[in-house]
Amino acid sequence: MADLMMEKKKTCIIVCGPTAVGKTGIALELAKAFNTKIISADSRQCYKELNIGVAKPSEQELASVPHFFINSHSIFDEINVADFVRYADSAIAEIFSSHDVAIMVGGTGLYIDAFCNGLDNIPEVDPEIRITIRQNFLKLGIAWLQAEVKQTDPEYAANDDLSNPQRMMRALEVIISTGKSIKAFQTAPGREHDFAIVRIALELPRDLLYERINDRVDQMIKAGLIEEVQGLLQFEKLNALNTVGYKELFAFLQGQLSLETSIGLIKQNSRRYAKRQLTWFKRDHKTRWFFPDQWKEIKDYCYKTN
RNA sequence: GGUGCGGUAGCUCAGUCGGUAGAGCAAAGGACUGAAAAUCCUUGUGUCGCCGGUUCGAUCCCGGCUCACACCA
Repeated sequence: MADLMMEKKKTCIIVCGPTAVGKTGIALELAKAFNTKIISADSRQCYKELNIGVAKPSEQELASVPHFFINSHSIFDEINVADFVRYADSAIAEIFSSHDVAIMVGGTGLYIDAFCNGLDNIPEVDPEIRITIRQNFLKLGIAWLQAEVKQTDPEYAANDDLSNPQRMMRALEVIISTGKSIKAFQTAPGREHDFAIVRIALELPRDLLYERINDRVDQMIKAGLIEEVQGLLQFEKLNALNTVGYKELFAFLQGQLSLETSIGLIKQNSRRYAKRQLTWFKRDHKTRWFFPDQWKEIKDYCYKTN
């Protein structure tokens, strides 16, 4: 009994921040400092077929520290937040079976928040329903979706965005599948963990971050991104390939854009992505922000709170 | 040197029959619960090139200057 009471509390250190800010390097340092493993929270690096364009850690880096949710899935799998949470839960249990600290790092805000705070308990939706709704939307357009949502889920229609097809389709599939409005499930019950969570975020002055993003895109092109995308051309329609760096080069390879325009768009879309990430991460007030060159401060903060 | 056409938001341009101006793009801010690198929402003050003239009032009309482009020499 006394031993149990005295047992050191486990800690998950979460490193987030915009793309290209330097998360990978900090996470590797932390993993080495605490002699532990990393769970990636990145909705694209989990796909083994995507490499250069998603800025995966290098082979050497992956070999130096064990990683979860990197190269763990295929673009043919339909990975979503719920899959991530299940995967991360099992990964962290595995890490805590032999370590006191786990590192989670990534730029997918939704995944991180879902892991920390939990998802509402919405029953699984029949894939047939989902496919039918999607096909109808593609055929009949957003007006059909809006009419459908207003009729079947007035509660959603009254409170939520009627311009966002994705969210309307989700609301529709839930009410058709369960008979209840998605609003009825969105109770945000919260989530209890038997470990502590320390959240840190990395930032840089905006112009510097944008410069890094632009430079990294040029490096990706030099490293052979066009060839990588060429090899994936036939899978263009998969959700995993609705990804910055890939969709713009599909357009180039199909003759719709010049290479120069396409690369410019990758840079622009990456910058916009970074801005959305910052908006997301700024929302959590328990997150402590650092510049990526403050390694000493970061380490001290993680040791102190651990 | 001459002629023509221009100079208005970061960029491309519209416009005001004289009452100090607005689109697209860029950009910024925001939302976000099973597609999230996704999807969506909001936001437009700028010596209207410079100097002067006419006018109650000029970004608009007139004169000069200047810059850019085109053509002619």
